[in-house]
Amino acid sequence: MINIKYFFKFAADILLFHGIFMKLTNTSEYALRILTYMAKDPGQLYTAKSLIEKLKISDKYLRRLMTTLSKEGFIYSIQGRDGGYSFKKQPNEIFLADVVNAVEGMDTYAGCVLGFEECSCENPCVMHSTWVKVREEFMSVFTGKTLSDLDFELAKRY
Amino acid sequence: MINIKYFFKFAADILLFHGIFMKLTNTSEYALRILTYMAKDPGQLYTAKSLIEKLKISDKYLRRLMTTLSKEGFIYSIQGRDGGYSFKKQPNEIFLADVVNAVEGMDTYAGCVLGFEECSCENPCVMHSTWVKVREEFMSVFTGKTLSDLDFELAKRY
DNA sequence: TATATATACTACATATATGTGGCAAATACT
DNA sequence: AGTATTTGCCACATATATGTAGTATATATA
Ligand code: SF4
Ligand code: SF4
Repeated sequence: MINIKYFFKFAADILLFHGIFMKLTNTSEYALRILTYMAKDPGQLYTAKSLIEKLKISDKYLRRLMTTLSKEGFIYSIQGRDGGYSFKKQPNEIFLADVVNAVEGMDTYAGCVLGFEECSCENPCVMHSTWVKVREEFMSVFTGKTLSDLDFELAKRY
Repeated sequence: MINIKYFFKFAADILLFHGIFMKLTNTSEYALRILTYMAKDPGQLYTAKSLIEKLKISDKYLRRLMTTLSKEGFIYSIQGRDGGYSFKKQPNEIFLADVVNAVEGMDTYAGCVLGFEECSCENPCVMHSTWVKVREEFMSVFTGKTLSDLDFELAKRY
């Protein structure tokens, strides 16, 4: 017999943790979605217009972001008629960490889960021992995976 | 022989991922720091003043947050002289997820890492297969650990 | 050179999170 | 009752992220 009250509590937790914390800023999301989408067919030249239509990202915001990604050296931008964007760095040389680092001010994120600036195993907060494993899993994905390591066969959306 | 350029790149990644993404909002941080600090000695009555001094959190912001935590049923608030806050729910009944859920609008977080609203294994994004494991580790900590499950012996800071 | 089609840039507009000031209300003590 | 101490509330101030408008610049083609 299922206790309805706790079922809903549990369901709410699942919904909550499906997203909470694990969600990047819009800007990082956009950057990753754009670059992973481009990485599916890395040789192509992509116009802002085509990316906007495909990825449903706000026009001017995407364009600004593309300029950032260009200045950061991930892509070329070709101005004028028949212009667009294509990879400068190879997708297998672009780590997920690099992308996020490029579009967000790294200095914004000085601390860990509980916001302390100077953290170490020698000066731990109360969550440290429970948190370390998650943090390392997380780090290994974002520092270890490149744009070309992702599962393009599986993906049904960008 | 160490390649200096890559050493610095690596160091930057470590710094980056020490914080990035894994950092909660200030509000959630505060809530967790306050409640974990109180959970170290759960029977005590804590004044806002003492919490502000100990945890270095902005006066009015902390007070507002305490009212929220009170309304959400985690703590009692006792007004007037000799007033303060103490636990209403037992710390071992308060999951980390509950705290974050209470102080942040859950509706803000509708999606997962790439921001999609309707996600499932049947409709995955390009990161899904690499991301699922991290997400589950993460979920198990926040839905599985209560305030009293944390390592109070180890902790040197709140 | 004129035109169509691109990206680049700057400034402003809006939304949200975070922080602050001032005063009201509650309670214990004298 | 009066005072000191404490929480509660509301409105505004500030910082940051996000989104929008308008214009300038670059390039291929006719
Ligand atoms: S979990 Fe560890 S690294 Fe993160 S804030 Fe706490 S002490 Fe610092
Ligand atoms: S990783 Fe999976 S659950 Fe997360 S956004 Fe991608 S498809 Fe959705």
